[in-house]
This record gives sequence, structure tokens and C-alpha cells, in this order.
Amino acid sequence: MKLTRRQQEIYNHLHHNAEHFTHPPTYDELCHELGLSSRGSLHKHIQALIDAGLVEPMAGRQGIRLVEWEQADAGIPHLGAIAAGRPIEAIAQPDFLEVPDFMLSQYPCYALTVKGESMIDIGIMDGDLVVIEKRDSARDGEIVVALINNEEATLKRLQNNSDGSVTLLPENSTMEPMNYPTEQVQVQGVLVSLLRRY
Amino acid sequence: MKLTRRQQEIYNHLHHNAEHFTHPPTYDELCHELGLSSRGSLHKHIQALIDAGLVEPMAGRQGIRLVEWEQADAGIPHLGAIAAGRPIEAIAQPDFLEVPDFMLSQYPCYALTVKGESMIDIGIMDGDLVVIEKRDSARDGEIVVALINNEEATLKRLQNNSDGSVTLLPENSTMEPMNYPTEQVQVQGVLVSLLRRY
DNA sequence: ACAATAGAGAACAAAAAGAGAACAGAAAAT
DNA sequence: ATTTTCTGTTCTCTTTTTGTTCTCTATTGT
Repeated sequence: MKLTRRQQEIYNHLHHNAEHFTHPPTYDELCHELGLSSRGSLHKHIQALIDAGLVEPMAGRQGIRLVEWEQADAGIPHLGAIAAGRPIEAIAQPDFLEVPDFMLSQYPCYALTVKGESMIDIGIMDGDLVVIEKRDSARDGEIVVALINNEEATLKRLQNNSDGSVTLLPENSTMEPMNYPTEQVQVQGVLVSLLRRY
Repeated sequence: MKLTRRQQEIYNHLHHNAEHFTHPPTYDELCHELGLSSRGSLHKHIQALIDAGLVEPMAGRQGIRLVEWEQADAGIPHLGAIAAGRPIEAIAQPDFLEVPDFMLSQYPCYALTVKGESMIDIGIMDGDLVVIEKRDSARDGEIVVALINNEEATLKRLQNNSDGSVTLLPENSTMEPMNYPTEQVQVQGVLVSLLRRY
């Protein structure tokens, strides 16, 4: 599902202030911060974010909370397709895959299905299952899951430029590298392993 | 279809600013950026770009979006350093691996480590672990582990020829298919799945 | 003269955004 | 326990924004 401008704005506000929350914000507080005078109006937007899976309603009357990933006990969550134009967090109920230990890292991982051929030159094909170590930063040259503008999640090689911008390099000779300001790109994990069925 | 001067101008503007978009631009915004005072005028040009396939209209009322830029592929072959024109060995792992059920077939399987780049065009890379279903025959077009003259085991696509001979097709545009009499080639299994660690 | 190109501006339908009232349940205060 | 306050939710209504379509005018090139 696609966010409207205002919804994106509100989500950014939430995401930006998430650290400062000691308690989840109430609707009235958010209305004040966002310059709204009607809770009803805000509620409509929040509901859209909830539908998009970006935000979690809290039990009772305690506002809302940003979605966080929880590590599973058995297996790793399979979060659906990457590069489908949707943020990773958008998938509500992942199913779980059993993956052998040697295919995981020692840190929390999740799995994605690859869509598209942007990494075909290093043997990552459409439909492959990739295991991703959950991380919010990566070293130069690592292959990462990057969320662009909270809209699109893609698998690309990361290049941190000296001017602070970020380049996402596809491994496909027919595709061009893409350049972004740092704040538009959010690393959601790094590639750990790959599974493919024939 | 050919673009007029203004259309090209507008397209360039879109393409140049595409990476700065957090959301698709609205007509009013574009008008302001382009120095137009009438949305109707802009609409005519955008419509031309849409007809030309350079731009994608968006659902609802959320502006336009650049179509993904696909370069006309000149078909430059990948100049890998491939010296060995001979079949490539696939060496069995000495120990046992834990492999999840969904990566196996219902019949006995074993695992091999791929050496070489003969199947690189379908994303099978040097060092990959492949799961092979144990079999002594295969259908045309299946990817098999073939033992040649009881000497070398290779992973190739199988082609049974009408004259009784067998062709082993590498999936690598820089390599040539190899032809053998049937009695020199022994199928040892067919490809089931693939595992790769980064 | 004629056609193609470019722009302005009005009018319209639909979507998005917002305001405000009303309501039920939870928490807090009495 | 009872009342009061606060919170999330739902509803209707209005305003603003946005894409689209239309007519009209100006400019340019052949």
C-alpha cells in the first residue's frame, strides 16, 4: 500500500521522535505537534499507517508504537518479497523458515524473496531466497537491504561516498548505480546467505 | 514517437530531479519548477511523455513517476578469465550437512561444492553448494551431475540427442557445449537446490 | 496561409485533508 | 462506588488539493 504525502510526513515525524518517547504519544499530543486540531483527522492517517504495517496500535488507550522486529525462537521470519515497492516492515505476519545454522550469522536474521534481476551478475536470481542479518548500518561494499524513502526495499551493494551520500550499486551490467542522500536510504540488513530451489 | 523541444526539456527536468523526489511531484509543483502557470499546459506535455512511454501515470491523484530507465543493451559479453575449456570438477563434501526439508527432494540427496564458472549464466557460482538428487538418468534439459569417462564430474544441462549421443551444455556464454557418446557419460544426479554463504 | 507548438485560464470530479461533534471504555480523582 | 477526565474511535460535513478537460490566444517554421 502506498502512503500519501501527509501520511509519509506523519510517519517521518513518528520515526524521528521515536527515540525521545518515554511513553507512546497520545493522539492529542500528536495533533498538537503536527498542527492538527482534530483527533479524527489524525486518526484517519494513523489508520493508514497501521494498514501499511508501519505502526502498531497499542492495547487500550496508550497511543501507538513503531513496529519493531522480534526475534523468533524457531526458524527465521520470511518477510515476503523485496523490491516490491513496500517497506520491509509492511508485512504483517511472516511465516517462518527452518534454515541450517551454517547459513545464518550469529545475529538475528530474516529472509526475503528476491524480485528482479538487479543482482544477476553475482548469481542472485529472481525468486531466490536470501537470508539477511538484521542491521541498521553496513560497511562499504557489503550487500545490503536498503529502504529508500520508506517506500522501496532493494538488495544492492552499498557504497558510502566521501561527501556523505550513498550509492546503491546493482550487480547488473545493464543497470545504473543510484545515488541518494544519506537520510533517504535506510539499511535494514546485510546479505548473509542464499537459498534456491529448482 | 518523437519528442518536441519542450517535451524533451520537461523530461530532462524530471529525470534530473528524479532522485530527489520523496514523493512523485504534483502538477502544481512541476508547474512552479518549470515556470508554467497553467496545469493544463503541463498536462498536455506530460501526456505526450506518457504516450512515449517515458513516464508512468500514477494511480489516484498523486502525480507522475519516471518509468524505470532501461538502457538499450549493447550485449557486451562478460570477459571473465576462463582458461580451462574442460569440464569442471564437483567435489563431494566429506562431512554431513544439515539441510532444511524444503531444500530437498523426496528422494535421497547429496551435496556438492561447485568449482568453476560453467553455469554462471543461471546464477550458479564458484563455491556454491548444490543439493543433488541421486539418480542415474535424467530428462532432457535437466541440470545434472555427469561423470565423464569415470574421471570428471561436472554440473551441466543435459541434452539427449536423437543419434544417441549426449551433449552437456554449460550455462556460460563463453563456453562451448561438449558432445559425448552415451556410454562415456554417466548421470549421477539432478540439481535440486542451491546454498550459498557470503 | 497553414499547421504545429506553446501557454493561459476556466471549469469540473474525485481524492485527500481537516474540523467538529458524539460515544464508549479506561484511568484517575473524589 | 461514583464521578470526572482523558483517550481512542466513529461519524458527518466542509475545505483544499489535484488531475483532467476544455476553449482561447500567441508564437514559430515551412
